[in-house]
Amino acid sequence: MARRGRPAGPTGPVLTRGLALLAAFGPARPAMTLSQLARHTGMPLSTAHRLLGELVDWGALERDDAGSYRVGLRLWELGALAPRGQGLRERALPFLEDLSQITRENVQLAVREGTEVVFVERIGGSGAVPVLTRVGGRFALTATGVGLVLLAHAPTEVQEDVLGGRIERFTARTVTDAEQLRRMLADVRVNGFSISDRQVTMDALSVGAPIQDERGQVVAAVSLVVRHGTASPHTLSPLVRTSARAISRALAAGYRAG
Amino acid sequence: MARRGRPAGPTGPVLTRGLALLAAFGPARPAMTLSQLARHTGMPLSTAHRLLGELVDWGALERDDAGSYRVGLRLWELGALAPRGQGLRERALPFLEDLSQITRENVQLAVREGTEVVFVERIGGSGAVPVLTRVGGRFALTATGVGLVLLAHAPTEVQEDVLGGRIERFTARTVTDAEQLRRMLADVRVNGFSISDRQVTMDALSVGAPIQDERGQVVAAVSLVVRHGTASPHTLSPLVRTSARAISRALAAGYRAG
DNA sequence: ACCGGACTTCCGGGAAATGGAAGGGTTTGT
DNA sequence: ACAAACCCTTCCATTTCCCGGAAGTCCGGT
Repeated sequence: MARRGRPAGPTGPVLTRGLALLAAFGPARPAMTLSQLARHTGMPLSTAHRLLGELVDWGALERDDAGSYRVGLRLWELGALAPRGQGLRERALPFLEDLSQITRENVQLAVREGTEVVFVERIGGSGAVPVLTRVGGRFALTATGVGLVLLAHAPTEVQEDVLGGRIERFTARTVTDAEQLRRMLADVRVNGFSISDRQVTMDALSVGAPIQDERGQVVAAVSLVVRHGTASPHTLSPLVRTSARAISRALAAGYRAG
Repeated sequence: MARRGRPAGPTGPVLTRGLALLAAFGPARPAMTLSQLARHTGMPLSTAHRLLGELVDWGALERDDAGSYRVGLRLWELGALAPRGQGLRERALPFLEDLSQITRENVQLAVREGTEVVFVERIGGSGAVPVLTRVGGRFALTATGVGLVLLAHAPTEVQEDVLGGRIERFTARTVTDAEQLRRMLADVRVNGFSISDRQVTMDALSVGAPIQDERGQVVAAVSLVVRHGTASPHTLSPLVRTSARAISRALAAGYRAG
């Protein structure tokens, strides 16, 4: 006998399931087929198919020649309106380019989202140390220069959450002891800059500084990433701090203007 | 007697209604309150409230201090995965910067979405002519340098759709005659570049050239925007064309590599 | 020709979405 | 000081619209 109709059982809010399909995309998986998406979200093929159809009609997703789903231009347009994404990026870019041209090193701009760092911009590239990060990518708060700055100025609740949980190790020098990290964060608050010495890769060192909004809240962080042994953190920190302050001022001016 | 419950009447797919809320955002309205969103989408306050709650929980939207809704970082992260958005942008950026530094003029990068141009990048700024466009913004295909290039290489169906419809006028020199535009598009295909002479504003002129993917399909366009009278289109076109070709090659190389 | 895999369409039952009403908070005007 | 106007949030009885198994289609491989 042909079983038809919904076979009972809670499914969850509809919009949330649609968003779950979008959430399946990431730097590691920028393009996926129907079956891959259904597998990742755990929904039946026909359900995924119908929801994906709606997302494509709207322009959130596009299908390439092979039939795979990719993120659509419409979603990029929306993303460009995010104040902490493109907005921050555009205001800070001239200053980041200055810093990159003066030092000839990698410059990174990042914000905190929950208990992770999200990289908003990364320039410098060619001659400098290769870095693991990617624009739009995420990383642990505990290891990078930008991460330490953002963690040091995060709400206590977030700090406890991060320090209380498992702290990921990347190299032999990654600090994974909660007490030692607590002391480092205190230093960051006192000094106004952070140092991550070979905590992410053994050949790189980064120095970060906080960017504040017009009310003094830390909303982002800049960092310089250099090859280990090239320069001392203490010659880099004034440059990074100066740049961070210039960006802070530009943000405040922007708020007043528009 | 207290009327309770859904009062009947077709409403439309749920996911679509959620997306309609996102669609209300745009360059002109980057932040909106609950009531504004409800008004724009035509849905009841309580419905908008519930759907917005889901979108905020997921991270698509964020609420600022005033309680207004803004586009969230999560959506920006997703947008960064769009091949025709951030992907194109990042590959092309070095070449655009070269072109901008050599000419000291505005450089624009754009793609076609339906019957409009979407600007993906715009650099040069300081000393150059102020331009109306914005990264992530849209414009008519018929007036700008990039638009003429993209229209000239669009499917016949799209061309007929645009030329058959109402052609928007921006200045006294905007070409709004379909036959004249058809001749201009033929020239663009023959010459390999487009000229928009004071068609958008009376003080600016732009020269555009096509960017092709590895199969020779025109997927984007670059343009130089200069003050009228500063330089002749024919001295600019070799620069723009060379830059466009370099970007085309970089795209093809990128496809082969990753 | 047969098989395995991926994609698309169909449609009846019932879970999940809907939106009027009520309540609380804040600002504006008299 | 009071009221009026506005905005936001929560509640819940009533259906509507979504769900997903099954069947159909279209590949490329053996």
